[in-house]
Amino acid sequence: MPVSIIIFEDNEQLRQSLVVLLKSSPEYIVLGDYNNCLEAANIARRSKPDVVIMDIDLPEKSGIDGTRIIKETNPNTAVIMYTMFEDDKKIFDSLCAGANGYILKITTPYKLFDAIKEVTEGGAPMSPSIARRVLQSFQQKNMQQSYDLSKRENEILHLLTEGYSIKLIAYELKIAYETVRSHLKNIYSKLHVNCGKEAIAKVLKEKIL
Amino acid sequence: MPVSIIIFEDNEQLRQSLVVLLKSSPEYIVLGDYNNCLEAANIARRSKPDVVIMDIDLPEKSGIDGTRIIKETNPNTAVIMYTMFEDDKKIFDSLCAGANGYILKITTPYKLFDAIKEVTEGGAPMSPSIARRVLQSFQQKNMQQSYDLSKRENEILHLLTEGYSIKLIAYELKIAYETVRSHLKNIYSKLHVNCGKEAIAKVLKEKIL
DNA sequence: CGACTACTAACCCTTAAAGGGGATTTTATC
DNA sequence: GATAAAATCCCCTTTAAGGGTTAGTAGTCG
Repeated sequence: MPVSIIIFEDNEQLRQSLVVLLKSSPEYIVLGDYNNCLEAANIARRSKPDVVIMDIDLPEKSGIDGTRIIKETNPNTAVIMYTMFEDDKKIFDSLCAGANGYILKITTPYKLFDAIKEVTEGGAPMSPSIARRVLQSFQQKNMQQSYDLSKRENEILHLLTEGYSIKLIAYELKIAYETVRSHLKNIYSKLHVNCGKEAIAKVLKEKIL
Repeated sequence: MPVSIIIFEDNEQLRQSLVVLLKSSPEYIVLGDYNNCLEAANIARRSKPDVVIMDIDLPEKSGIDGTRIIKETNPNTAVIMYTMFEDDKKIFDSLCAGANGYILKITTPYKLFDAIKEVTEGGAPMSPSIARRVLQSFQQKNMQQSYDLSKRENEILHLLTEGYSIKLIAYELKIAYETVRSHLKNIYSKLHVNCGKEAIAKVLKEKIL
């Protein structure tokens, strides 16, 4: 059964080259090609493509917004970002929007064919430099040190992020309630926050990504 | 220039098969093979391999610990996890420990060869089902649904995780303080938590992983 | 030794948040 | 048009938390 594909790409030549290339193989059926994704919702609803190839830098509405719309309308459609950009924000916004793959245009179009194959098998095709960046986002957990917290402060902050109340922290560490409060005051001051909720939010947000 | 490789795998037959396979190609040099990673630090320091193939379920010290040690000792060594496990915790612990790839043993050993090639090019080879899970960790629209929060409740919970106080949330949404409190009561009840700090901790922890 | 930091602890006062009620209005949905 | 769900608002009471301040002890370092 051939793979049905829709292309969103505002560069006319590139888009038509892709269409011709894909049509030359019986494995693919191109259901449509567009130079913007203003109608992405309707297109996805009507065509239900297996795969969408999506440029990011589109006029009016970005390919990232388009991706979000398509995945909301039709979660089973796999979206492959196909773009020149490799800055972190575009990568992570795309993936958060639900993209299933991220291929750079500097690679040959044949890599795009591999990506289509991989994505239909449930994979997540990514250009090597993109995949490396994605992995790196799992590996940054060095923030505690940069705020120069003492051992005890780290301990208390950790319990705080587990949802412990001050009273519970005191009990857990076998120190007085007021001592915990003293530490918390110092922690808040070092983290430049004003309360425990902000501290928790800051720590958990910076730990991962 | 051939790729130098070290293997950690406690299944004798599998390990020796891999050694034989890799030695049959001039592209690879096997610097060593071990059935545990107790000496991982020394091995990495002495051999400085380009690539390590790492099983997870090793006796004494897990392959995840081994990966952490190797990456600390020798960050330029690429570590490929080669394992039967595909549960989320092992995947994410491995990646956080610094693994550069994650290949399932159910795939043929030839996929492992592709992975070695890809990882030496700076990529992040992953079996399709693993790559899909990694992507999912960026997406997380399951929380909102699974706890069945209303639109307003989601909005308020989001502001709460930004560190906003109840008063600020009320001001931001142009509704009364008591209204925000009503929503928060419902949110706490739905999330099975007792206060805002726990709610923030729960939301931010579950969003990623 | 004195200066410094981390850890500990306590005090007062104020504000924020939670827990428990109840009530009204809006908005979908059938 | 009835019903249910969501959103809105208000009361009172208790508890948790934050801000400010002070202070003793232990260990480190020049």
